[in-house]
Parts: sequence; structure tokens; C-alpha cells
Amino acid sequence: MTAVHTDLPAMTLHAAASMLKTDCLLCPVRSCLVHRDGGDQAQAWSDMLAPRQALMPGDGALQRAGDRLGALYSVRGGCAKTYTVDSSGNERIRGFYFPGDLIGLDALGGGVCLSTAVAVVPSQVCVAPIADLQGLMSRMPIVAVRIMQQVSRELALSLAIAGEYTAEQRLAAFLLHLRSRIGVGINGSLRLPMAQRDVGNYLRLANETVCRTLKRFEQKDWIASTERGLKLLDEPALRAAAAPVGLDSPTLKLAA
Amino acid sequence: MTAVHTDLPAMTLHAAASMLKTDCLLCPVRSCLVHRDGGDQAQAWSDMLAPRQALMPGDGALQRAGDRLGALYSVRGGCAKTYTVDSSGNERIRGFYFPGDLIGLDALGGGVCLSTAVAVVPSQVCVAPIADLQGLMSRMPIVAVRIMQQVSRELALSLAIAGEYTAEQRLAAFLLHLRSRIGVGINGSLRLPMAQRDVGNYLRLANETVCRTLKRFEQKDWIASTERGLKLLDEPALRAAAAPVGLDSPTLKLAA
DNA sequence: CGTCACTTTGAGGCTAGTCAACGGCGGTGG
DNA sequence: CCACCGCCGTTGACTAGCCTCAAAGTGACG
Repeated sequence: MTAVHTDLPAMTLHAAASMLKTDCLLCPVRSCLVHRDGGDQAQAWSDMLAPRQALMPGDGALQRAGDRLGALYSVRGGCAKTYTVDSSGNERIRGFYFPGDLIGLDALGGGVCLSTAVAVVPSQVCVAPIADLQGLMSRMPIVAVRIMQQVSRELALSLAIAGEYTAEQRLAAFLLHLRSRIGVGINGSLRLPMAQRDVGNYLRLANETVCRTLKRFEQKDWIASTERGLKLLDEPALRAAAAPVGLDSPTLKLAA
Repeated sequence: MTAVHTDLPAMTLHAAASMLKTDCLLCPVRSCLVHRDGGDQAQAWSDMLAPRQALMPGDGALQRAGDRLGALYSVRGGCAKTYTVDSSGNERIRGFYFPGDLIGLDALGGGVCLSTAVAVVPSQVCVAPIADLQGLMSRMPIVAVRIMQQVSRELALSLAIAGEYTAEQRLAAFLLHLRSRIGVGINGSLRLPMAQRDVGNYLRLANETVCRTLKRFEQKDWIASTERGLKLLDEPALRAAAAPVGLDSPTLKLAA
């Protein structure tokens, strides 16, 4: 709607506006599907991917629940979320997506988008048309394996978050996942790109509960809230609070 | 532990004991991965699959959390469940698996099993060694697509179950999913293979809550409990109670 | 007939949701 | 420049749904 102030350099936005072809070989997103191997797939991806696309909060949706799945989107920068709308018109956040993540994987099974995807902060995505993707998967099976691993990881995360009982458990697990996923900033602080209410919505908690639980964590010196975001002071304690199998196993080796 | 009375014919058990090679072309499980197409993949699968394996409740686990992923298991008959154990030693059920389902998909991402799998009732599974599977996926990309669709579907289910708020919503959604997944018996009754406490564990509800909620459904004439299992009398009402995006979209077409 | 596992039923407590009000912040417009 | 407004985070009081604990009932099996 209104002009949004952005963290991204103006040049980047201009590049998106002029629809430059993305060169995957130069992409800084190291966690992207393409970069998992030596990068020998990068050229094929570059050829396939549509120009990267800028996406602002308040803009239209990348995909809408019920749409036929037309493309997967690879997040290049920023943060996106997917949500569904229940019969009462309430939004229910299904997932957050950070650079390197693919949006639309849950639709591969049915071919129909199950959720609506929008930007949380000014973001960029690369567009991978599903038709091209299937061709590529046929020609280069390793691509299929990589995508499958991402779906599998998303499944594991979903199962883990769903497996948590209490507000403390879910929130602790969420913070740990976020830390392992997006890392920490310059002074070790973790910046939450999404609003607290969005966190609550995602974890099925009222935003008041999120606030109170965070305060409780702070009183226990597990975290400290800083200028921008918060800092994890006692990860072992958080990990213990999240109890069941850890969400993040960054040290796990990839299969084959 | 003790000898378990089984619903399966003795011949079937004997076949498993003698490690007969499964012939996928003759397999009665129509929802199996192999049968989705015309069946031209069936022979390759037959060549790949290890002998099918009988699995009893109380037997050892098919896979254990923390194990390196050695194989996927395709359920041929019966019902299996996967669970994790939290720091207090409590079991937390992650999923139920019926004929046609693949066990182990959430481990494809990390290569390490995230859960332990055991039988709920006397069951049979086909063993698909992961090494053979990757080779087959390379030679036959359609296999990769099929597996991906199953992962994607499992992800969608997990997201849907996690998205339900109240006991009524979760239980209604679960019953509907079960109905669409395993269908109904001879007189339209739905037989729950797992214990009520397992249902509660899976849905993160106390078994008392499951019991009371079922009773409430019965009082509203949404269901009727029969000799063996229960009957869904008012599916629209259940569907409305489950409110948010439906779990089951049996009419969705497969992509490509 | 006794054991065991599971279900059912009841009473009470706690977690988290709801409702309401306030404060801080940024953007808008006079 | 400053008052206004809306969004978000914070805090408190109250409520409700679900968990816990306890005990009795039921069916399968030895």
C-alpha cells in the first residue's frame, strides 16, 4: 500500500525491478539448494529460474491457498510466511521461510497450494516454475534428492514443533530453531524479523503468552532482550526446556 | 513378548518367516507407491525390495531414533506408529502409518532416524534399502517424484493436525483423516487399531480428554460407538468442528 | 477366577486464552 | 513542529479448557 522503508540497498530493488536474470553462481545464499554440492547444478538452475522478484509486506501474495501450484519460490533475502485462513477468517501461520528455504513444498503432493505466502519484511525470492522443475528433476536426479531432503527437513521441523506441549517448550524450541536457522547478528543478538503476534500465531499461543513467557525466560537469565532483538544466554537450559528431540541438529550429515 | 493372536492368516506369517520375495505386481495394497502408475515401476521395486517382514506389537523396533537411516519401510498390512522419547522418558507419538504409507521419510533430510517405529497391531512391511532407493531414484526419476509427493502429503497432514486448537477440533480432524485414510469396515464402522491413549498421545491430549470428547460427539449424534470401533454419523458436522483447512482432500489431482 | 491393560467417571488445580487498559513508537497530517 | 492515530508490546484480572490424580468398571487372556 504505502511506501515502505526498506533495509535492502536501493540497487538491489532496482535490479529486481528491471528483472535481471539471477546468476546462481554469484548468489550469496550459501544454504540455497544449488550450493549444497560443488555448484555444478548452479548453471542449470540459473537457466531455469525466472528473474528474482522483490516482495514487500503488504504486497499481494506469492501464492494463495487453493491455487494450482505453479512454481516453487526460493527465498533469496528477507523473510516470508505462509498461512491459511480458517472458517472464522482468522489467519493461521504455517511456517516462516528464510534465505535458502523453498516455499511451496507442501503442495507437491496434491499439486494445489495449501497456504498463502506473503513477505514479512522486504524480501526477494527466486521463482522456479514447477514445469521446468520437473524436467530438471528428470534430467538431474540429484535435484530431486535435494528437494526431497528439504521437504523432509520441513516435515521434521513441523513434527518437532507440533510435538511440544507447553508455551515454554514451544517457544524455547522456536528460539533455538531460529538461532540455528538464521544465526546471530553482530553482537550475538538474535533479531526476530516477524512480529510477536506472528510468533504466537505460529506456535498456537496468544501474543500475551509469548510476551509473558519471554519475560520468564529473561528472569531466569536464559535470554536477554537487547536493543534490536534478543540474545540467547543459556542455550543448554533452553534446550532442556524444549525437552523432546532437538529441533536442530546442525551437525547431522547429509545422506549420500 | 508373549504370543500374540493375529488377524492375519497363518500362511501370510509363514511367508514372512520364510522370507519370500515380495512380488509387487501381485500386491493387494493399491495405495502403495508402486501402484500409482500403470505399474511399470513395480518390477523395479520388486527387484529392490527386501523380503517383506512381519512385525508384532511388543517386538523390537523397525528403526530407532538416532539410528542412521538404513531403509524406508512400506506398510503392507496392519498399522505402525513412530514415536520419540523425551527427557522424562515419556513416549510421544509422531505418526501412524497404514498400508501404502512409507516410514522414515522425515529422516531423508538428515540421514538419521528421528523417531522409533513399532507395530500397533500385527503388521507387515516391505523393506526398501536406502542405498538401492537412491540408485533407483536416479534411474527412474518418477520414483523420486512419487516419494516426494508422499513426504509432501505427510507434511501437509502434520501441519493440519498441528494447526488445530481444541480437543474437539483435533479429534474431529483425526477421525476424518482416519476415515479417508483407512476407510470403513463392513457395516460402515471405523475400527481404530490403536489404543485411545495412543490417539491422545498423538494429538497431545490426555486419554481422559479423548474419552470425554468422544462421548460428547456421541451425545451430539455425530458418531456412534459400535461393537468394534465407531461409526461417523454426521461427517459434515465433524468437518465443521474441525474448522480450519481440511486434512483430507481425497479429490485432489496429482501434479503431472 | 485372577491379572492386566484399557476405558470410564469424578474432583480439583493449573496453564494459557480472553478481555481490557496503558505505554512506546513511527507515520501522518494539520 | 506537534497533536493525532494505529500498531505493537506490556501488564493485570478473570475465565475456561485441559491435565492430573484417583478410583471403579470392562474385556481379554491365562
